[in-house]
Amino acid sequence: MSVSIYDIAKKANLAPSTISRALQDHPRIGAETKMRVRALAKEMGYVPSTVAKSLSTNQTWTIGMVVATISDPFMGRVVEGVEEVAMGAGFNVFLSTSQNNRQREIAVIDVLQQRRVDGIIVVASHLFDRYRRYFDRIEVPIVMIDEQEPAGVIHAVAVDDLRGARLAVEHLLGLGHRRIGYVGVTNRPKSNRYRLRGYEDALKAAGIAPDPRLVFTSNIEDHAKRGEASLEPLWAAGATAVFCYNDMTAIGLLSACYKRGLSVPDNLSVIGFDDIDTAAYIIPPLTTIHQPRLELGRRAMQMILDLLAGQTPENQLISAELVVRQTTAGLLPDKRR
Amino acid sequence: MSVSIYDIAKKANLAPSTISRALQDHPRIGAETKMRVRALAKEMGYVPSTVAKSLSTNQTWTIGMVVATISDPFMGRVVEGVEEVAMGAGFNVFLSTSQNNRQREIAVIDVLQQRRVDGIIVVASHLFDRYRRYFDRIEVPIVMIDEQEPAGVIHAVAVDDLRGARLAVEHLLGLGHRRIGYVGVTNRPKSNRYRLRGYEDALKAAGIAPDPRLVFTSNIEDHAKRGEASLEPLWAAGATAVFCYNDMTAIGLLSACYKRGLSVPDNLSVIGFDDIDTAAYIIPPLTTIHQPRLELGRRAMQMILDLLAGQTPENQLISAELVVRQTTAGLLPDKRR
DNA sequence: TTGTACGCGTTATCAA
DNA sequence: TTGATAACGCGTACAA
Repeated sequence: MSVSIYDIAKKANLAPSTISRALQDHPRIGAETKMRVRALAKEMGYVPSTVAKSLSTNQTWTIGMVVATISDPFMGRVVEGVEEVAMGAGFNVFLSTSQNNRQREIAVIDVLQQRRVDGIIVVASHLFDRYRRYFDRIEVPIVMIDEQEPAGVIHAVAVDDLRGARLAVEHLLGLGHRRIGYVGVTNRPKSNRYRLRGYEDALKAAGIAPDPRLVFTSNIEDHAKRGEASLEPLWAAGATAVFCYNDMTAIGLLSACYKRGLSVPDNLSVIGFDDIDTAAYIIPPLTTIHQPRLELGRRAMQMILDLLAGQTPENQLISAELVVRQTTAGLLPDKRR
Repeated sequence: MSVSIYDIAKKANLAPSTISRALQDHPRIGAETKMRVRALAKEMGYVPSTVAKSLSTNQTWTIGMVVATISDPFMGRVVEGVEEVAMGAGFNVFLSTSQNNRQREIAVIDVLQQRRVDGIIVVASHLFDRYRRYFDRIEVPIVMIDEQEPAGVIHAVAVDDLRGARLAVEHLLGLGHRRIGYVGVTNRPKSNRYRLRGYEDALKAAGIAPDPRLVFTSNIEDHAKRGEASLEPLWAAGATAVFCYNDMTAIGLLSACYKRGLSVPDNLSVIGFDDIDTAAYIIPPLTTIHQPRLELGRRAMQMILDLLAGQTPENQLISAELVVRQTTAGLLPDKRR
């Protein structure tokens, strides 16, 4: 075992509680003993046990974060934002993955409760829709990222997918496109629904009836592969522009265009969603909808902190922004084929 | 507070220790009481406290992982690999970032010790070189990822940077290139040194004297930006091919070529390192050195498990592989300019 | 200012 | 098979 305050107490001929006080910034302690104890502690290689502290104070200074997968370029910065303010506040974060699996998400959240985390942050939960009651029973503060319609005890910070999608499609519309495709995803039902709706809303507002043949949805897990697979059907359906669920999907689509000898944006305009780090470096640079990912993470953690402080923070819906780069251009009808 | 085994004991008219046994798969417990207690526990909404268990057993079923930054596309899969086998073995992982800062890495490792993690995994440590003794004092098992020359009590799993770099440069050499550039990085001193050495070794083996003007190193943090910045000096130095520290750097370089109207690979061959997910989708698809990132994480965590089981696992040096795609091609002297 | 004693929720060692 | 009781390492109310 490692050295405890008891060991120090013995060596210093003091009571354990005195050691405890000396090590904290407790007011009721002599300046001299404080010094002496601290020196002794360092000398003995004392490392305070957060575990014991947690048991006695009923606080773990720990939060749990559950994401579908970490290797999604979208997640990296979100996690980073969380970690940044968590560490700043003296918290550590348990990172776990749900792999887009409901049972696993439940299991993971269960484990976090056993670990007595002080708060939980869930990104793109697969549970919220169907198991709303499940969350009501959980006692620790929960903040969801990507939940646009929180209800009950759930707190959330999200980017406005609906408006973001509208922005994207309106941009395409403004360029003169009328046959605009959408590449969706099934394993992110929530945000996919909103982005699809935003796409449809924008079309309708422009007096265009949505054409089902222009919507490509598949259960291919890999975003890029799905993007690749979408080219043929969409192109066959006469699309002149495509709005993709996210940047990786767009990148896959771009790659398919390249292989097929189609020029972007001359033959086809492509717009993504997320604005991942590589988006600006893709060739040609990707036009996309920017999500403040770092900020998303920061605010979620800040919300946990507020909740812990007894406040009742308001849910936040951050707006996304259009970033025009070079994969979208005006419609040139003659360039098709 | 939540319900404890004491609460259950009271309600069941049993001793707390009996409850404890009933909840575990303890042999010395009646089948009937076991059932009864478990049912009661579920009914009362009992959630076992890992904190208390940890204090009593001196095991936290927790490991700490420290990385420079999570938003590096290289890290994602490594973390995923760790998390995967950790979860499989009933462990949770604390993820923390060092931001390429020595002091912070020390602070982070310190906190992990206070939390009594059962093991620590450090990716690309900035400490190992100078503070070797620091690690000798740490009692929990430590496994380093990316440490090619582990020493002392340090265990490690790494990809062979030296050979990987040689592979890359030999590929370029085989294509007929003689003036090959290298884009390095300062904030990853370790692997950068190995890759640079591999680059030089390959050149020397081919009878080419390394030319300092062909080595571009800068302290620009952002990999892609650094790649972009490298084009002018390298091109001016007459490079016909460039080996980049990693894929993001290569992507930045590609982007700069595109903006400048240079064609890859016709005017310049480019090769990266890592084989990140987007590498295959970049235009043109990036030739690179493949690192088995998921495997790196898995093996590191497995090593921790072995260490915990009292075994003495051997350090592992995994070999990297060349993946030829379309950013490298034979030298065509006339195409320069 | 310092010491005593107890609680936090478990596991583990003895007895019964 | 079950029950009492001591640990685990720390914070803290209360007493000295």
